[in-house]
Amino acid sequence: MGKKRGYHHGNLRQALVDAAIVLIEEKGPTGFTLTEAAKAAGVTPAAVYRHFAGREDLIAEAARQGFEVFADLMDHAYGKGQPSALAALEATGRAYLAFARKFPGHYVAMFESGISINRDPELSMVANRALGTMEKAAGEVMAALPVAQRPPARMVSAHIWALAHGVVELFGRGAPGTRSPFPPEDLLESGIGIYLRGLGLIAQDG
Amino acid sequence: MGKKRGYHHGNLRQALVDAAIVLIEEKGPTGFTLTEAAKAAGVTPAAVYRHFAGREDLIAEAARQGFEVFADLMDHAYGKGQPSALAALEATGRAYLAFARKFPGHYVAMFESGISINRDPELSMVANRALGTMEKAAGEVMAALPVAQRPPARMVSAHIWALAHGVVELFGRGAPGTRSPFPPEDLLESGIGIYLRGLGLIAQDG
DNA sequence: TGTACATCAGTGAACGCGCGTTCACTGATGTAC
DNA sequence: TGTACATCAGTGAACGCGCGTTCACTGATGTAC
Repeated sequence: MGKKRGYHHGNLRQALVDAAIVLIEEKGPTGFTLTEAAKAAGVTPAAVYRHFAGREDLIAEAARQGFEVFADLMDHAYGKGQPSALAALEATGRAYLAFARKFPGHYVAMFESGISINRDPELSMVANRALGTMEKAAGEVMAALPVAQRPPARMVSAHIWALAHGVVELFGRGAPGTRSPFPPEDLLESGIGIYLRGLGLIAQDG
Repeated sequence: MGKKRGYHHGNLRQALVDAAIVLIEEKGPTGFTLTEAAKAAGVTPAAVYRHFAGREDLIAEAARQGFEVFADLMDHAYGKGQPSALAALEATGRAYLAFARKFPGHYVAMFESGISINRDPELSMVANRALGTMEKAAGEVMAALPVAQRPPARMVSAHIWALAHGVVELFGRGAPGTRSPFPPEDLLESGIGIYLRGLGLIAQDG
C-alpha cells in the first residue's frame, strides 16, 4: 500500500480489471478496448499480456469478480430475509436490481459481453452460487403451498430473474429514449408483489 | 423484379438493410460492420453512402423496419384476442416473444444496438405504436377491476414488457452457457398467467 | 553490509488488419426533341 | 426511331486511424552468499 508508482506498477492486474469495468460501463462490452484499458492504468498495451491471455480473458475476469460480488449480495439478502421464506425471496429480487444499479460495469460484463458462463470452471461455479441462492429461496417459499398447486422452484426463480433482468435492461439505466414511466425499484417491487400474490402466497386483499 | 444484376443493383437500399439484419444477428450490434454488409450485398463499401448517411443510419433503418413488423404483429395479436380484454393482453405478450424469436436480427437492432428510439420522428412513432398497443390492452383489462385495486395500465404493461424482454434475453436464445430450464414460450406463458392471477383477473384455483 | 546474479514486470517499436469515410471517376439508365 | 445529354448509382483507390498481438529489450526488485 502506498507503493511509489515507478517502473513496476505494483498492482497492475487489478488496476486493469478496474479500468475495464469502467470502460465496459461507458462504451459497452464491444466498444471496450484493451488499449484503452492499458492507457487508463497508465501502462503500455503490451503490459496487459503479463497478466492476461488477451482481451477476452480480461473481460472474463471482470465478469468473474462481478459474479463474486453478486453472489455475496444475494447471500446477504437471503440471510436478512430469513426466517421468513417469502421475505428472503423478495429480498433476493431487490438485491438483483440493487446490484445491477450499483455495479453497472460488472453487470454488463456478466450479462451483455457475450462471454460464456462455462468458459472456465471458476466462473461457472461462482455464477451458479449466485443463481442457486435465488433458486433456494424460491424452493423454500414453494414449500408453503399445497403440493397440487406448487410450481417448480426453478420456474419461479426463472420468472423472477427474467422480470428483474427485464426491468434492468429496459428501465434500469437511461435506456435509449425509453425514459422509465416508474422508478425501476418500484416497478420491480410491485411486479414481484403481484406475481407472488398470483402464486397464492400473499393475501388477495393485502 | 427479375432485374439483371449489372452495374446498377436495382434494390440496393433494401439489400443492405437485409444484409445488416443478418449480420447484426450473427455478430451482435457492435460486431456488425458497414464493409461486411456492403460485401454481402455484392457492392463496394462506398456504394452504401448513396443510400445511407453512414453506419448508424443503416442500423437505425433496420430497427425502424423491425418496429414496423413488431407493431403489426402486436396489432394483429391484439385483434385476435378481442373482444376479451384478457385474451388480448395475453396474446400481445405471446406476440412479443414470437417476434423476438422469429426476427432476432431486427430485435437486436431495436433493443440492443444502442440506437435511440428518439433519433428521428419516424422511428419514435412506429415504436410508440407497438408499445401503445400493449398499453391499450393492459388498460382495457384493468377496467374490469374495482377502481380501488386497479394499478396503472402503464405499470402493468411495463411489467409484462419487462418479463417478456427478460425471458428473451436470458432464455430466448442459446444464451452463453445459460441453457434454459424451460422452453421460453412456456416460461412466459406461465409467468404472465401467475402475474394476471395476482392482479385478481383469473380465478385462484383455475 | 555489500555484491553478483536471477527473476520479474514493464517498455517501445513494429506487424498486419479491417474499419468508416472521401473523392474523382465512369458506366448505365432515362428523357427530350 | 435515333441521337444528345442529364442524371443516377455504382467503382476503385486512397486516407488516417486504432485495434490486438509479438518481440527483443531493459529497468527494478528480490535473493544467495
